[in-house]
Amino acid sequence: MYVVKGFAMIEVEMGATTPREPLHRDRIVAAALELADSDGVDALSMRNLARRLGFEVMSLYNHVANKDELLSLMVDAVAAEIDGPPPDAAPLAAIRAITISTHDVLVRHPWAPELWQHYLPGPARTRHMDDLLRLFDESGLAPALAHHGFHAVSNHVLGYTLQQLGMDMGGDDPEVRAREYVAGISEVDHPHMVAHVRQHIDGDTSSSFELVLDLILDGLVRLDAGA
Amino acid sequence: MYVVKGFAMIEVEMGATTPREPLHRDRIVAAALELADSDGVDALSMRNLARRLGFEVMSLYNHVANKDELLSLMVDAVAAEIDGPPPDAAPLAAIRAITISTHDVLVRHPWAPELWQHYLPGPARTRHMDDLLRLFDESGLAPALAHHGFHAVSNHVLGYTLQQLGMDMGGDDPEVRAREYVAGISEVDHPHMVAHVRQHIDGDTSSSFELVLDLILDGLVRLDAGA
DNA sequence: AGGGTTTGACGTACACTGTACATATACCTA
DNA sequence: TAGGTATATGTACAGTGTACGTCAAACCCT
Repeated sequence: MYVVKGFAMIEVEMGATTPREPLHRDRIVAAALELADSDGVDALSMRNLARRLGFEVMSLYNHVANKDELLSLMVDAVAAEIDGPPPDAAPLAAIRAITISTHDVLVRHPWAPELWQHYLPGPARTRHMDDLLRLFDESGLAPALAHHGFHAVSNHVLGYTLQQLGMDMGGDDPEVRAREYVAGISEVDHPHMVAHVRQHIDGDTSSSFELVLDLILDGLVRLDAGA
Repeated sequence: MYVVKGFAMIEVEMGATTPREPLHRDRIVAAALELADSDGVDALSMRNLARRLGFEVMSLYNHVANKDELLSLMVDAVAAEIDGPPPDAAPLAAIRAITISTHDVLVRHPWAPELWQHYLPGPARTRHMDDLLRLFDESGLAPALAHHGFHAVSNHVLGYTLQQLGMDMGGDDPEVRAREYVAGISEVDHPHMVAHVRQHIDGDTSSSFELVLDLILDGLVRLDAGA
């Protein structure tokens, strides 16, 4: 199969030619997502991406201003995967659901949390944030508390996911990394650290994501009631 | 001033030569910190760093395995700036103080939060984490709650700081960026988002860092008491 | 139908990155 | 004095993002 230059044809079967699917923004972003998901964001170079799509590098620049814009579009594509608020749920319950979905999505795209704050929100993330803010407004919390609550919840998702994924980053098995780490530090100097990592390795402490989320949400209501 | 090749001399004043300070790990890391603080972590290239130090690129590699190790050392140097626990404070108060100090330090080095989770903790960060874990152990909270509390607090610092610095990232004035962003979205589609950003621009909502921190800490003791 | 304009793909080229490798010199020890 | 070790330097290479110019195809308007 070869490419007729300048005409975007590929030869198929016995000489018959069909126009190959043209390059478009969405296809580029989708391919970039796949590549980042499977090989890591470090493996996402413009050349790499172009090769995977079957085009030359500079062709990408007809649809994307530069790599930064591409990354920004990728982040928004991830944001688009987040569930909207469940139709008939109380505001705080909806916030809870949205937040858990956000966490799920971010874990599916482990490269995304690092870039989450790096770019201005695109349409999908703007939509998502607006939903969340609306729910806080409708929650009955005092306006200032709603404002802080929005940040508290946002911080929690981002911070927790980054922390959770940080261990996976090295490429190796996270448990192996944890063991190597704990083997490299002195148990007499840092007994609590060693014990804590051992707990993680043994897996006898479940995920604290939802627990802390509820801690924050309950704390907000309680603060509001006390005021 | 010129460099006598292979002899590490610099000419000063009238031909007198003094041996220039030799290159050492700590000097390299310190210079890298300065460079990243002033010009951003993107401007930190090995060539750039070497030039600033007055050496050639490859000389750095006699003291640092590769750029990744350098970045990891930089993160730990930042961790070393965090205050230890105040000598005679109750555990939870000490946790509060440490956490606020962590936030201060991270803000001083805006490039650091992005790398915070990227590398295994070095000695300073290990020390810091061990302190924090010890304080949670001594806090009287149930072990499982202490475990979760440690993560909740860690997530909060990281998430909040990232969020706070995200706006500054673009290099431009964050207020200008915020205005541009809000000008680019539809107020009828996203009224809550627009209102929220306006609140930030007008600065009439104070930092929620300590508020949410207390929310978490208070929530932990309350959960513990209820159990 | 024909000519002008616009579009998208391609190729070349450049500055810059991290770093492997070889060399050269200084210092220390036997 | 000889030899090994540590450090600084120089050269070189593969890979990066992307500016710029070329060119054929597609579209549009007479």
